[in-house]
Amino acid sequence: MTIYDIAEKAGVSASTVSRVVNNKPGIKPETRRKIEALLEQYDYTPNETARGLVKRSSKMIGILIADIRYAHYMDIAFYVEQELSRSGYTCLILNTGITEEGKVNAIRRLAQRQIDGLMLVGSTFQCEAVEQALAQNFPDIPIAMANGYLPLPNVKGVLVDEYNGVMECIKLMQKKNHHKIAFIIPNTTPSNLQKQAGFLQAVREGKAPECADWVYLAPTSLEEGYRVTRQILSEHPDVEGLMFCEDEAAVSGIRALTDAGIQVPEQVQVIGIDNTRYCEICNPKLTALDNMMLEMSMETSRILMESLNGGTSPSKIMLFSRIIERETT
Amino acid sequence: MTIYDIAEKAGVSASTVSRVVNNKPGIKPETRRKIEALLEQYDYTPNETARGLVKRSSKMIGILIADIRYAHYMDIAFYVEQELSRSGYTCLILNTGITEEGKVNAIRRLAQRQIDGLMLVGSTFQCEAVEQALAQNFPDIPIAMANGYLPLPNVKGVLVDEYNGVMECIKLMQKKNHHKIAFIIPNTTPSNLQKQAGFLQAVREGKAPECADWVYLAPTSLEEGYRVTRQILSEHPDVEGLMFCEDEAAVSGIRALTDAGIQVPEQVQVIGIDNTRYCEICNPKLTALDNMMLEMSMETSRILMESLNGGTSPSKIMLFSRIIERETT
DNA sequence: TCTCGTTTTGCAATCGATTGCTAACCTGAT
DNA sequence: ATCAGGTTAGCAATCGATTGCAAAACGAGA
Repeated sequence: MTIYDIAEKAGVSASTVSRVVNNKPGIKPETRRKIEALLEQYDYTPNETARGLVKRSSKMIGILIADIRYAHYMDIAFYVEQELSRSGYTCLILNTGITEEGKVNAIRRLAQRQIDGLMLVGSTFQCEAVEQALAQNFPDIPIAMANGYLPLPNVKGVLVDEYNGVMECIKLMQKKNHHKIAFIIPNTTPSNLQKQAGFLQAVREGKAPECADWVYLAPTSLEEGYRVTRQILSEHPDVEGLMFCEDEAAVSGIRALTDAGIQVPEQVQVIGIDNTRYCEICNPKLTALDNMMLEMSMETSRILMESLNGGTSPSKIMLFSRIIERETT
Repeated sequence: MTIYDIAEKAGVSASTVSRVVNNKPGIKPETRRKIEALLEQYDYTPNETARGLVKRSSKMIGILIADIRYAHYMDIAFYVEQELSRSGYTCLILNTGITEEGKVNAIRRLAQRQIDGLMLVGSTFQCEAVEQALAQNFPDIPIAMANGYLPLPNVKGVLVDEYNGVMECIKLMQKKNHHKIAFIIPNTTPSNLQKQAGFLQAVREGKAPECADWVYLAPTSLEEGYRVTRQILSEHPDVEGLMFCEDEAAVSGIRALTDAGIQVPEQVQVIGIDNTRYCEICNPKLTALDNMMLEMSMETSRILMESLNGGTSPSKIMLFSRIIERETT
């Protein structure tokens, strides 16, 4: 059912039908009613492809996520999709992987599709290569970044103050007289480097500044969390606290500790970051730094919507994280 | 950069450029090289919207999921997106919610977008309303269902034999002399009703047929899992096994049991379904029925791809689940 | 009844590609 | 030099909408 079919049945031209469909003025009420009846009767829905061609907009939003399986990102994807679809947008979700190549490729693929807006989820997008690719392929459309920022005129970013967040976590452990703390980072995204800086600052100001060297790398996974915890235990049997940059490794870190007969939190405290559902599932329940993913989702989709509607908002929004104390501290 | 811009710079017509872009024959090698150089130089990428209009295909696949946050579905979404994007397809992922209205709406929204194929994830799509909406809006394009099936000529489905899977689970507990078993179902999707049938069958054949009445409803969530477990304990203090239809509730069921001072698995065994990562995180680790989500994802995207390429495959594929024994049985 | 000003409507171009058909161009053979 | 035959390239229509501009229809006042 095209606009022409309807036009023919109504005995008018396609332009008239188009105007009715789009609720434009200047149509005789009677004609409008007649066409509306036909539209209803034949269950007409406009072809968004054709419409997109002339309007140079597609009512589609691209969402780039390194890996949607990471529980944390998934919530953002879900929320954003809900929010945007309410305004008639459809979401193109692409998993880019973590390589720069993957990310740039995804951007190029989206460039073919007249998207109206773009959302980047995760700080891994905060890099030179992505910045260039965006400047080249999307100089005009609104772009919103969740947990990241790039200095381009059309980019807005929502960030969490993880530096201070992690610092507070370390201080929490120190307050309970645990000073020998190891820091476990899954990778060196800008966001994680911020966290590390917070850790270093707190530890240097504390009573066991030698811990500044206790930085370990363990990719996000249960296996790695277990492995790195055992490694830390063997290298520093006197460790009193583990600060993980995400929950998944933290959760199996707890398991590694209890398996080794170590009391949590009496002997070793554990804190994760993200405050995912894993925290409530493990035993003892994991204390975690909540980095405000829900708020971030809301803010990010809000500023994206705002930009899409031509509104203005600050190009950088900072949220503050908070510690959710459970049973591991 | 459009095909016309390139044509002008090359001093040829747009048709010629189009033929080069699409690698069609009948172009003088010299001309082809010249145009290819220009294409490269100006970083031309075809406008998929325009292309979609004339080709009546968009290289887009719709993916309908009730709620992507459910860990289980997320893996499917991830895998399918990966697989399809490799063949140049872009995925439109919509969260439909669980209401029929939401599902039908999502279908109508996709109908505006010339999608080339459709994937439905989850057995909730196996219902009258969806069947009708599909028949009306997508009578032609290939449709693949993960964990579901509808008797339409263009629909293929991949299913898991959950009936026998659950039956085996119950038998596993019975073998260890636990006969008084409660069954917890999050909702009454076709898939869950299958599971329930398996439970009833096993229990009626067993030594405590009165358990056929021990069927409880608890939506997927940690809170509900905890709540329903306490309820079961109070109504049937002699319970010896809990069979959950998914892992999330199961995991907090374990917690409720240990909180109540009950030994798992010595006094009460627990089994979940889905075999998500939660199983490895809780303590003790959860025994679960693996319903082959990865295989299902692979099969579903495989049959969708096959249909897209005009190939044929059986319209119904059955997979067999298997039990992953851990520490709760 | 005629004119003028407003409403309504339609024509035709446009968005960026694809493609059947035709026209122009070569090449070599006569 | 001419012509048949195959190559190569361009014209123009098409996909399904939108929209500026002009034309038609209408209504009211003279």
